[in-house]
Amino acid sequence: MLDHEKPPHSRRERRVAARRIQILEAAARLFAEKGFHRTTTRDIAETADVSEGTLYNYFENKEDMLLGIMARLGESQHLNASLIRSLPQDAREFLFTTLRMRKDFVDQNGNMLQSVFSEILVDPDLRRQYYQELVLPNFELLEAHLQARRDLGQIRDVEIPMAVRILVALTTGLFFLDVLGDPLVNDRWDELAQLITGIFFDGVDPGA
Amino acid sequence: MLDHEKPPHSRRERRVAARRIQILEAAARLFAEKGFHRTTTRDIAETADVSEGTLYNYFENKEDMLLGIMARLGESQHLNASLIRSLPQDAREFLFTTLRMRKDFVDQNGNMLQSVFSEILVDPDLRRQYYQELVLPNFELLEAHLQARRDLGQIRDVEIPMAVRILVALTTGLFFLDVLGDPLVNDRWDELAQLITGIFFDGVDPGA
Amino acid sequence: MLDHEKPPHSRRERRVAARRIQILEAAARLFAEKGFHRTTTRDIAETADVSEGTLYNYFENKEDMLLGIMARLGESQHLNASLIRSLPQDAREFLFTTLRMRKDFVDQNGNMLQSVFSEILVDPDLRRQYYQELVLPNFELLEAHLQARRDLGQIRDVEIPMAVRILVALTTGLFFLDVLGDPLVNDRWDELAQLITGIFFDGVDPGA
Amino acid sequence: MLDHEKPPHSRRERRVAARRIQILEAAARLFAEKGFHRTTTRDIAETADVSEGTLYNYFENKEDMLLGIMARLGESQHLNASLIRSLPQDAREFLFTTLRMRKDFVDQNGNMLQSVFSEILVDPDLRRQYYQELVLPNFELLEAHLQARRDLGQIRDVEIPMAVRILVALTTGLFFLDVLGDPLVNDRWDELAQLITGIFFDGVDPGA
DNA sequence: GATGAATGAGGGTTCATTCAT
DNA sequence: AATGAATGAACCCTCATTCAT
Repeated sequence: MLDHEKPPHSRRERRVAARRIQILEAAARLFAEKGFHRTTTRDIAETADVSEGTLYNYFENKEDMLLGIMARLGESQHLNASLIRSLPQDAREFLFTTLRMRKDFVDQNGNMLQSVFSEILVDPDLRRQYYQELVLPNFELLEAHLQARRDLGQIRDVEIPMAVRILVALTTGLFFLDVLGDPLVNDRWDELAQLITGIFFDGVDPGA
Repeated sequence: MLDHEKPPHSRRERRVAARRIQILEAAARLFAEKGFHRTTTRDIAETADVSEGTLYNYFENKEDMLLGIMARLGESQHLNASLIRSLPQDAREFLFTTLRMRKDFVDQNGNMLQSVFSEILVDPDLRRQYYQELVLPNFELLEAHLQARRDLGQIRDVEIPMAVRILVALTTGLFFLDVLGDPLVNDRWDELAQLITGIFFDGVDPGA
Repeated sequence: MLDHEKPPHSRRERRVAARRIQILEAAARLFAEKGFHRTTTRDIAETADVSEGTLYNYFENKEDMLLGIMARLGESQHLNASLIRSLPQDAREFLFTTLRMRKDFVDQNGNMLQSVFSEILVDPDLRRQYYQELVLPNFELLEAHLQARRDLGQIRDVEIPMAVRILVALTTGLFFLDVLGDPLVNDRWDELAQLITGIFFDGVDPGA
Repeated sequence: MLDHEKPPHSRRERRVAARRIQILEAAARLFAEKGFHRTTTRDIAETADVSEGTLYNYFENKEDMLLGIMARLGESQHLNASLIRSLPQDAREFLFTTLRMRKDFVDQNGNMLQSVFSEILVDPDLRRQYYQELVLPNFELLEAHLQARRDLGQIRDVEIPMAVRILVALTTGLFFLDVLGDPLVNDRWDELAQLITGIFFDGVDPGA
């Protein structure tokens, strides 16, 4: 289970939490830059400006740091979810804004996403955990939203779970193209979001 | 019969090519199962049923096997491209069939895709090469196609390059969800393809 | 440049220096016994009573140990040089004593000499470094000495640089015969030194 | 009864011998350039322009090539020995000419000498064999010579075996300096030989 | 004899982890 | 808690040798 850490209270707890973050941030950056396996604990220690030994006062082992990163991703997503709830009523505007927020999220958490995605693809255990704790909750959130909007008549009667997969797949894939450095995705996100919104609601059929 | 200086495929060349494939297939499977770095050359040798030394008669080093896998992916994609050209005239049917073929492609090349994607996320050099040699050509192919269909009036006037990014992002993201084991993506691909086609052409706006 | 290490001050520095020497002594012994290449890092670790990993906390790689050995040889020679300066005024006595000291030097540093000589013969880079940092300084020292003695009229007017080459060649060659186990060189060094001194000053011409 | 040690070589035998030499020459060159251990059988095969497999039709293993080189050195030395016997009567001239011949020998056999010396220093077995088969015979030859000259009154009454060690040590050491690239030894051998002769017979004592 | 692909033992080196200070 | 030296298992790769063709 991911630790949805409770807010720390004592000064000591806060210091500990801060140190964990300091280490995870270093780790995430390095994992994203050269991968989990090519990153040595020495690298992490140097980047985090602590000794190698200290790492092990905060994490069981290197793998545990990746789990820590995933947990932080979970928290970030959680925060994001709350934001989503306060979004515009208008359906198109909602989608567009969601897509913009997604960009912000990626900009904030790109390193963590890259680190984790890379390993997820080749580590069944991590994959399971990621799916359970990050993907499914997200699916549920989005399904509830779309359901509500469908009930409001804002979208037509499509199979919601599938529509959610489509949306998530789309943003996930765009993240990948972003990492790949594709200029259209890197630099023209808003237009892209506009187009997606347009297609998603109106389709590309010239007929209408 | 005399040896032609450069017979397109001498017996020796064919044997070498077969051996390379035998090794790459083993490597791709293992890379997908446990990742490039967790896979040892001994693993590969055993799975490919050759000695470790033999690996190095066919590849410079382990990294080179990953490049070999990427090259095979490129060839597969190339073959796929030809298929795409012979697809139905009807635009919706075209999209639907393309999506089905994509599933076949993934089923055929899933190991290679997973292996390569995992590393691409954390290896800038590999990333660049992948983008240049696999992504861009694919973009161009699709752009030409959509362009043609737009010229035929089959789709309305959207910015083609962006539309292509959206389609590729969608299939890429669906591959991720497939790897993650999401049942809807794993088991109900055809319905998903139907829905995608529906949304893509008609949108979800209940209005019309 | 060889590190003519400054005397270490802190306790830690001393411990590090001691460890380096402990390793180099093990390495030199093994290199002399079975050669640089036939000696494994495992051998060295066991003989030095540390783990293989520890070797690499003190040396970049195995080659670097050989350089470390050469550096120690340089220091030994340096110490020797100071001794030479305080030697007898009488020219014959000087030569004789120098030859005796040479034997001591070889007894002390035989392992290191063997290790290094063996590789020098077949490694151009090492050869260059050895010549620059160990041979040339020695030549200069000896040339200055002989020059002084010639100016004092203790020896006749011969071309000093050449005479130095002859002396160094002689002692080097004797080291080689010593390694070969020749009994006359192994066991009767003092008589040999006497004879050398005799020939060097008086020649073998029966005429006089 | 006469042993027909040297039956007329068949064409086949001559071809075999030539091939052996071709391989040994390649090996010696490479051994001298980068050492026995850094030279691969593949290197040797390429340089000798045969396949790796072929090497093993002519030599038991790589070590055996080094023995082969040593054997050739022995033959070369043997030839040299005959030459020495036909040298001038005059003692000084004899020494001078011997030294010049030594230079020729080194120029001819430098690669082999380097190869063998390097290993001799760190391989006790090889060392023993070299000493027995190459050094001792040479000592005996020289001792006989000097003995004869002493009996003729050409040199004074020194302990001949020791004098021989001195001479051999000197030439051996000069070979080292030659390998080291010392310009005086590389380029001014004749003057050096002159000086050696001068010192050896007359000494450096200015006394007379 | 000649070839060169296949072999697999072995070696140098790395690096996550531990633990005494 | 923090440190960083020590550890040794594990890995990638090399290369001498073999053997089927």
